[in-house]
Amino acid sequence: MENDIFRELKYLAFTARLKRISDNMLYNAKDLYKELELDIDPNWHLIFMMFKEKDTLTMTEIADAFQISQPAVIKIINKMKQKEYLIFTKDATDSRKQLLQLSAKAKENLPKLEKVWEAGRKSIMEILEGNETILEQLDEIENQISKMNYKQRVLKNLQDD
Amino acid sequence: MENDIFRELKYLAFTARLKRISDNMLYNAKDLYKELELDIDPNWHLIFMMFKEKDTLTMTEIADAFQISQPAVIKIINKMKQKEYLIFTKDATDSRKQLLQLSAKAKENLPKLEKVWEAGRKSIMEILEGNETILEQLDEIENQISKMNYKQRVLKNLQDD
DNA sequence: TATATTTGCATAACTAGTTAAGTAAATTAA
DNA sequence: TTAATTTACTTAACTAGTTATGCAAATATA
Repeated sequence: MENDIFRELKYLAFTARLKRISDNMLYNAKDLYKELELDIDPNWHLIFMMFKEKDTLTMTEIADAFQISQPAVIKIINKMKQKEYLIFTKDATDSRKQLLQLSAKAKENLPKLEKVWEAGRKSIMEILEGNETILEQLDEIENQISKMNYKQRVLKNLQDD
Repeated sequence: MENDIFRELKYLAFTARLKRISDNMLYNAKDLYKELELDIDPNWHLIFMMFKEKDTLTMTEIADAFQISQPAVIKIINKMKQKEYLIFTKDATDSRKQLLQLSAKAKENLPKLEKVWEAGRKSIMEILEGNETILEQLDEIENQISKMNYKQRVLKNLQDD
């Protein structure tokens, strides 16, 4: 590990390091669910969390909240439907909309799933121990990117020569 | 942005936030290279950096340094070869090994590419301004994960109930 | 009220990673 | 010195995201 090129490169490898960590956590989570014989995907817990606050959601609401593309949401949601965790109904007043709700199966499984997610939350707390300010730093970073994104900044910095 | 579920969820959404940021940067970088009409991929600059220290590399050396899988390295390297940025030769003493070297085309293009990477480095510095300690925090986080990974921690925390 | 624009969802093709499984060469051990 | 193991690379199938494009319904506008 001492000879880790990512650490040497500092700023230049920042994105690659975020990717390396998030990929590692993602594949760990997939592996975990497999071992626990749970037929769910790692990103579903965020969807479940949204349903805690509102029992009916649309694709667009989820895409907005997660800031991912609509096609990405459609894939996640269709898989949840296929595995019978969600029910789709057409909106009576706007037939373009798919109204999404948790199924009975989802609600039945919720207590078991919440135990796993709580253990996950604790695990992240352990991993971040002593470095909790990273969460506020991520806020700040996303804030900076929303003001001017990476591409725009590079183009600006190229001109400044 | 005030209503961002990821920020509310704190620890539970940590991984998703890392992914969101790194994906955003990745697609920005791809878009940037396209606009600048450079036929290179965002992750190539790390490979080029490795060639600064050693002019001949193998697939395995790259996989170890980046901590990504061999198949991932093969894909990156084959594309660099296909675009004529790399030359492959078989190791004379160990015919399993592919020796990789930068091509003449790569060396010619290097000054132009390095300008872009330097502007990229500056851009990351801007984005991280005031939050530079995130780099050490990422070190610490990777260190924690290497001691006990996410999956192992969740399994442990599930037992502790 | 006909037309133009916007919104919500869907599909296709692509990308950068993964795991699983396999082959051939090199090395180690009986 | 044969057999077993390890190493270096490869291929196939999968995953979770992206952009580009399209369509139909709803809304705004002339």
